[in-house]
Amino acid sequence: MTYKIAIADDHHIFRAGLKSLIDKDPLFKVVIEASDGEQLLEKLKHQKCDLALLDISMPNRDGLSTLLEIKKRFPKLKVMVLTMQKDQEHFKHAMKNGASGYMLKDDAYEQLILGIKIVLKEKQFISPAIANVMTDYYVRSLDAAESSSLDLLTKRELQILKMIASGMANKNIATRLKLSTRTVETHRANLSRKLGARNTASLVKYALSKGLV
Amino acid sequence: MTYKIAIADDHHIFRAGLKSLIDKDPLFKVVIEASDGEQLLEKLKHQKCDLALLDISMPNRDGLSTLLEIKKRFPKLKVMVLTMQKDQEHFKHAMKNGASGYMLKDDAYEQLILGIKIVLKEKQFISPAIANVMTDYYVRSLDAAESSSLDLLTKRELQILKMIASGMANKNIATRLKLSTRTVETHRANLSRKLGARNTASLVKYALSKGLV
DNA sequence: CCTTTTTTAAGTAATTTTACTTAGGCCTTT
DNA sequence: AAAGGCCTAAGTAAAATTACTTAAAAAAGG
Repeated sequence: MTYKIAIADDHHIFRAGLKSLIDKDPLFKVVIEASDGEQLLEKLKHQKCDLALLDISMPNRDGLSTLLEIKKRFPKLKVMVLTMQKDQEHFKHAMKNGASGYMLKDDAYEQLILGIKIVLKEKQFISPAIANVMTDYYVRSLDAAESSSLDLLTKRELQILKMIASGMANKNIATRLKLSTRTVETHRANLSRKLGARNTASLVKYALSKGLV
Repeated sequence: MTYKIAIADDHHIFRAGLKSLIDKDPLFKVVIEASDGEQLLEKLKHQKCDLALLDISMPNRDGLSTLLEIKKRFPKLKVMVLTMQKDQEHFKHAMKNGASGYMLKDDAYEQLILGIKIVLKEKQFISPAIANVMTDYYVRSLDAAESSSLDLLTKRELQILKMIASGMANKNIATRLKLSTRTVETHRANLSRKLGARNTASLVKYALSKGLV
């Protein structure tokens, strides 16, 4: 059984080359070629497909808007975004709007074929190049908690800071930790001093920025 | 030119199978097999390699600790972690400790070969399966700002919420906006009511979670 | 033009947080 | 054993926030 593929991209030569590459694999057949999103949607009415390869920047209707419309009208059709855009914003929008995969035009050909196969198995496939961008962001953000100026806080202070940041009042914290309210106040004062915060808001802001809570 | 590969994994059969698969590709040759991290480090002294495939859970010295040691002693040696562990923690640690790639044992074989090739080109390769976990986290966290219940706040309330969240006291806000302190208090009270927050901490937490500030 | 919502403001009281200081007991390091 | 840091706790007073209510001017929307 062969899978039916649609290609939407405004550059003719790119489309032709891609089609030739994909058709090499006996598992796939390109049955739709479209030069913009509007055209793709029109052709999809008459020709069923399993997966669409969608460029982002296209005239008439761009890829992201097309993606949204596809997911509304043909929810079963998998969409693999295939673009030069490697920034957060485009990637984020694509994934939010229901893309099953996101690949870059300068990824390896084998990568694309593999990605298509994976996506057709109801899975997601993200280009490793994009994954790298994410990795940085991800590791950094998961990490913030452990690092930096939190070192100068004691265990107790850190614990109390977390509780403050999660919205607990001194009194609740005292009860929970079986301490006097005054002790919690002392800790809070020390926290404010150490972190240069004048009030609760600053403390919470700090704590959240470091990824506590 | 063929690349020299090291394998460290405590299961003999897995190692043998992997070696046979990799050696199929004329580009690669497995020159080291080790059943734990300590053994790998020992063998690396006598045999230069380009890339090591490293399992995480091994006796004597686990993969992550081995990774750290490798990066200290043989910084040029690429390390691809190859494990069953698909959780955040292991992945994060691996990437922090200098891994060039992270693949799952149930990824496709072609995927692994591709990953190795990419890593040897000084790039990172993250298993798409892991990328998916990241994607969720990533999209969710980049996203919070745009969505939801901020709709029910008025312009003024939103403005004041931002100022509160940035650490300003009511009095400062009043001065800045040329309002009475009491007015700001009213807005704050309404914010607390609308957002179900009992205190400043909760307000700030909410504001930051939505990406204001 | 009329209705609804928003913004402004304040009364009263209770509660909480800040600010600064002091201090004993405990644990760790030298 | 002494020194230093940490956790505990409290005194005192000023300042700020919370809670609930009322209300008028202004703006927005139909």
